[in-house]
Amino acid sequence: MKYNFNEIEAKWQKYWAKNQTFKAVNGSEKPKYYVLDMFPYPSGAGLHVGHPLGYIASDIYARYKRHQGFNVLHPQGYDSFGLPAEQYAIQTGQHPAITTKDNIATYRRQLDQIGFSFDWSREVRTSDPSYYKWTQWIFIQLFNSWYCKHAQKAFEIKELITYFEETGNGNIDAVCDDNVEVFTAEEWNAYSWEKQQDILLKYRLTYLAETEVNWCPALGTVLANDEIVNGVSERGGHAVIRKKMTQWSMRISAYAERLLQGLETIDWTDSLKESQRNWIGKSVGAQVKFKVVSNEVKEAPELEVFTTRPDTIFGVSFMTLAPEHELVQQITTPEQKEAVNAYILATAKRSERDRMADVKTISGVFTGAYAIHPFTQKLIPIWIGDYVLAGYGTGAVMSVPCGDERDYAFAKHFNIPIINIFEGVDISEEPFTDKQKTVIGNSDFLNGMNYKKATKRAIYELEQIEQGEGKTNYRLRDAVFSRQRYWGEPFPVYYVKGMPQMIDAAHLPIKLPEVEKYLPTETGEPPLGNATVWAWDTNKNEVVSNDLIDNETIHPLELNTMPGWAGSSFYFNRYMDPENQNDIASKEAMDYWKDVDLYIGGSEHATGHLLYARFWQKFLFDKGVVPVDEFAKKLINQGMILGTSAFVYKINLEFKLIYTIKPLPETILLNYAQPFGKVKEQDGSVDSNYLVSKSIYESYKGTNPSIDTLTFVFDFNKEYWKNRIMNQVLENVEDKQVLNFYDVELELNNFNLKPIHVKVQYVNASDELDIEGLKSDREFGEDYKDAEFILEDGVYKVGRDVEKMSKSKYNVVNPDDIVSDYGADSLRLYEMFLGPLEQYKPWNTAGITGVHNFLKKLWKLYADDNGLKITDVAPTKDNLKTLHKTIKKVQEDIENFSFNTSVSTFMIAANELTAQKCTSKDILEPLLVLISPYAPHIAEELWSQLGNSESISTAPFPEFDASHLVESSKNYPISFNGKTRFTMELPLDMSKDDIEAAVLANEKTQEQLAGRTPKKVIVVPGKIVNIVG
RNA sequence: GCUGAAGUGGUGGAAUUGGUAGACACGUUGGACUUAAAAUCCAAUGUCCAUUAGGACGUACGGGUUCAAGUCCCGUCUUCAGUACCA
Repeated sequence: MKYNFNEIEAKWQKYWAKNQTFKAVNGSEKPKYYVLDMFPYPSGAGLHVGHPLGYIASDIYARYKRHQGFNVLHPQGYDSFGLPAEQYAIQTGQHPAITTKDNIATYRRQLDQIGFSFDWSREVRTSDPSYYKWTQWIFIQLFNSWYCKHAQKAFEIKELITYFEETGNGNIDAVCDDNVEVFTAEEWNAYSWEKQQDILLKYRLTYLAETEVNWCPALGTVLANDEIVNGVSERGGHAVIRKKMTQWSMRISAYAERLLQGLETIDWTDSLKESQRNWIGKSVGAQVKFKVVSNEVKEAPELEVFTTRPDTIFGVSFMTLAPEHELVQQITTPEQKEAVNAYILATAKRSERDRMADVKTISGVFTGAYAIHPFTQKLIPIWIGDYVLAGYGTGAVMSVPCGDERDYAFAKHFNIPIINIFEGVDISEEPFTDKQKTVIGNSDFLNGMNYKKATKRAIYELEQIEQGEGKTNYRLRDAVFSRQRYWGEPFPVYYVKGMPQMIDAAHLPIKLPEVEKYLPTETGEPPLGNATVWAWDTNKNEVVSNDLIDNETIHPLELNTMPGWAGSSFYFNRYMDPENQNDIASKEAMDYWKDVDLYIGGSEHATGHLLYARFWQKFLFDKGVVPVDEFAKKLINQGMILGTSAFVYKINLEFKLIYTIKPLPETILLNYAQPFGKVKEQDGSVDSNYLVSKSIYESYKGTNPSIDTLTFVFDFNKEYWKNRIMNQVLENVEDKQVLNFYDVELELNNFNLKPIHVKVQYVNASDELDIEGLKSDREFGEDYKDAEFILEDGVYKVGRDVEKMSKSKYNVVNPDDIVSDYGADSLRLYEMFLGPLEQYKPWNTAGITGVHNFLKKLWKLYADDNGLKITDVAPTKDNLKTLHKTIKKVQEDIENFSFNTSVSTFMIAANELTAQKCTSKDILEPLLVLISPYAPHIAEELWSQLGNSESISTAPFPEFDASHLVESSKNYPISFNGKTRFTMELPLDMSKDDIEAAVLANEKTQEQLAGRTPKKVIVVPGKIVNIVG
């Protein structure tokens, strides 16, 4: 009986599919456990070995939990709306739905052959109307909701309307736009319908607003902040400009505080939580109003600033406004007007990127105006400076140079006085920014107070004189929710008199219309503008032809679509009950599954998907749709698998031909106006077609060898090259006869070795290149057919380097190849064996023989050429010790997500049991359950060979019995001054004194001491003996 | 700059609360089997010195705590990731 992995794996994959082995049951008696992977975008390239890493880890965990008796939900699906399919559609005209369907089929085939225990009956696809019906439904709920700051919760917009009708908006504590006017109930009721709708938009949790967006002309769409990297689009690297557009936005800022607080309740990685905290960017402080004195304005305006240090209010020596601040034009004095305008112009010209890159240059201009200090009544000069950002806080700062780095630098640069308000601190060289050690002085009623007390008091005093109040600011901005794309969820929105209206949820889904072209229209509208059947009939409640639009009963539909993160923000809830027609999932299903127990995915989603999904979850929780307000208890980021690229090294030669010319006939003399005997140089550059092996590359790289040493590198024929280059020169001369070379010398002008990527498939475990394989490659064979490979020790060694896996680097390894050569179990084990899950690590196919050999060895423990070798013989002490040692370690490892070390543990177990010649069923049967989560196919096969008729997947995990690991003696390391010199076998129950006596009596101890008397003997029973002296 | 993670043989990586550094693999070398190759099995494999016995040095670098430090403390350097004047 041989280990025929291909046969076994196909057999069990078929068995699992047929028997629905991994189907999760809603409402089982068993405790639930929900293991989720971030679902993939099905790209056209298919999977490479890096993609399944997280899926293998989560699969091991899911299978382990089944052995532990849990009812495990482990679903998979596709985030199938997205740009690549649309771009492909633009290029080829093929409908993205078809591309997507094909890609999904490839993904499914690839995933299936790795043997995942997914419950495929629950698969979701975000681009499926039966799924995006719910994305649209949630959008409608958001539109119909507002957020009450007081209750910290979302409520129905109807309640808000009632409130407006009865009391106006004067006392409402709601999250809304900054520019909402105050109105009474009478005023509200008198407003036109349009006006009311317009006001309500300022309160809705998703709203339409003119926003400055990141417009990418090349992609024809708006990008979210996190879709821009270094000022260019993340996808494609195109330029991005700021542009005003009417867009749907999500009022995520309403949830800023809860998103921040919620982080305390979830077990996510610290680095991820930290990124979210930074992104939310909470700062607590005060909003302070300063009166402005200005000759230019009759009624003195007020300048509002936000500060986190109200305790330092007596240290204010100037104010700084962002150049874009609206007060700037009002308050600037005529004398300063010119300078101020010049400065504003200069900063406006500087691009966003310049401003970011150039942080050190201090610039600013005095406006000529002054503000009045609320307590001292002293005049404070008002400056403008581009270190103050218009978009944060109020766009204005009270500058306290003694306590802030930038204010200090600004004050020093412009010679503005610096007031010291800290007791016992020297600020002549640098500001004092340590809040904790702060003792305020020189500050009237704040004197002697620490940061905390002074802050509280300052806010209190400001409130008394009505010139300020405590305030918390967040950096988190509302999220733009419109995309000018075809392949995304359509909005369930039509427009009446320019005002957005929601389609009744009963008529969902609103399906994507067919279009001829997937590009924006000629008038610059999004691709849906190409649709001819894209109007809403409010009588029939269906989508009808645009020709029928009468703006009475038939209205135009929204042309934007939703962004990529819409569909992924609640999918984890849909898996709980994916077929449900009436709800995202039934209440029973949600109450049973509640939340994700373990979520595995990449850290690149830290501030995108993972923040938006938390936001929607909290909203749905407020609406009573979901039972918990955090969707994932624990989250692990898997690292990336990198490729190990392979290089060959091509010699590039640049020759210099030095020749002396005889006198030439007159016609030519014009061209070669050189006297007889003059040396002329002619360069010749040659692509050599010689490829050198790695060590030759290393010894010649960067050197400048002479032409004669080249012969040592390879079979270099100087005469041949000389002639070749001379012919090259001659080709440039019209009449060949007239040229007579008198003396010619060839020299090497430049020599370099160029590394070239080659396909990693042609490299073996010893980094040797399969030259014949490369030459017969379908894609690149031509390039190398005539190449001369210069070997070292009879072989060609390639250079290696770790890089991101990518097609262009020819280091992509396809799991299909690995599965057919070594099997899915080997692939699964090897991906885990590579190293810790969260770490970035290189893939090197050569190493897979290690785990593959282990599986073969494991198989041999159970079966040989004569069939099964298992017996009912009682296990030996050693057998039991090996088994229980393994149980303990593997269980600990799985629970700590340390999958790499358990693979080692299995190897050790197999090595030991082989050495022990173990055939005992009592040992080998439980061992299979231990291995089953990692290598499920071989485990199922041997399990059934042992006579089990049920799948191994729900067999109970073996119980650890510590009694088998109890030892009677220990091989003590005996060290002298901390250095281990020898070991000694001693009973574990021996007393400290007896151990000391036994060790000192040993002749080796005496040898080591060489007559010296030990000063001290440290005995740690069961661990070590250390002799000092 | 700030935040977070990391730095151990030729390579991937092990090492519980400080207690025999380098488990387990890959690679390399030698050997067995074979006409040969593959496969398989056995042995060696951190560096240096030494014929051996043995010794010295070794976890990025420099200090420190300790009987004992990869592990704890202080400082420095490097790499990767995130972030960008947030008042």
